[in-house]
Amino acid sequence: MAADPPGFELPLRLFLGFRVIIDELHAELARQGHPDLRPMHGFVLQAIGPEGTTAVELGRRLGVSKQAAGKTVEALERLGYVERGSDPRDARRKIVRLTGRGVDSLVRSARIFDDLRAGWAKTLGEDRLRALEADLRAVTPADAFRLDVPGWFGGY
Amino acid sequence: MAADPPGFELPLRLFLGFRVIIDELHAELARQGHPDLRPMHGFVLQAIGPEGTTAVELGRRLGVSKQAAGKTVEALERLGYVERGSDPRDARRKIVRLTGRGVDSLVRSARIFDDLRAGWAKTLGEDRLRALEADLRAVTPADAFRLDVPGWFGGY
DNA sequence: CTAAACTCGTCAACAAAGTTGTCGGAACGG
DNA sequence: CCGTTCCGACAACTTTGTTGACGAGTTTAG
Repeated sequence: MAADPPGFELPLRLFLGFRVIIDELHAELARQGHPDLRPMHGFVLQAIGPEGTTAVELGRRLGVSKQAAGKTVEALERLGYVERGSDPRDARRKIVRLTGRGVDSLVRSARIFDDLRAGWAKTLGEDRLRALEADLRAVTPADAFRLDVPGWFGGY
Repeated sequence: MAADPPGFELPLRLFLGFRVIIDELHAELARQGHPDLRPMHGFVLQAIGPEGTTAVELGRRLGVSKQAAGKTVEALERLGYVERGSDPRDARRKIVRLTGRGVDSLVRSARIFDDLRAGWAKTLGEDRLRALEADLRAVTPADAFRLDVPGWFGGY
């Protein structure tokens, strides 16, 4: 009988799968008028949500400091995906909101993700893809996504 | 019948799976005497290999510039995982080699990865884990690992 | 055999994203 | 009403990446 695959292949494949999807998403997003969006930005825009949020709250959701969240918002503002306004009910808060362009990128992303999933379903079969998703759900936390990838990966 | 899961869940789970494994690997590595190793370092040490290599070649393998590879080597050298020597047959080249400590970290990593995989096998069953690995192989390139994650994810 | 072309490592300048620490203004609560 | 807490901003720094330039060593073409 065959030996077990070496343990290091699993994380490699997981990451490669993630990267393949994200790369294809952004290639398609670039074709659809969003060439400046980086992988991280999609997660940030998602974390901001339709209601808008503040830098501190955003930092909490993403698992990074409020300063880091502030810098990212600044970059996204330069690109035209979010805008900052003041809260009439609390002069301390500045609310970050998605612009029309920001919402558009999110809507397109959702459709592209669905298309990419359909591509996997065609290769693997819907049944096995569902099994794969179920298995991954069984071994990963339900937790929110952490955005501190550069620091996490690269090290501090 | 149930609707398809939204497409964005798949990449999320893939990344979460990757992150769970890598986090557990490094927690265990820290317990076993390697608290300073960061996720990236393991891939770099693996890319250096038992034969050693040069900064330029390392950069090629990792998909980053030779300067970036050189800086990473420098950091790994400070931590005692690699050492640099000269090539008697080509005075331009400086060969980066693993130290005993570097090799030790790789050996331990391999065993920990196997243990973590065994944990997944216990949760999912060996059959489904093998199916998961086979499916991931079917949808990911056979390519080498790219180390430019911070830049890739964060954006340039 | 020499001269051009390429390769390797390093230095310098810069960008992006993260960290901690500090601080002033605004809101809240005893 | 005054102290505490919360928010946003600024500053200084670290890490890791990027180009561009350059000197030294090796290869190759003429």
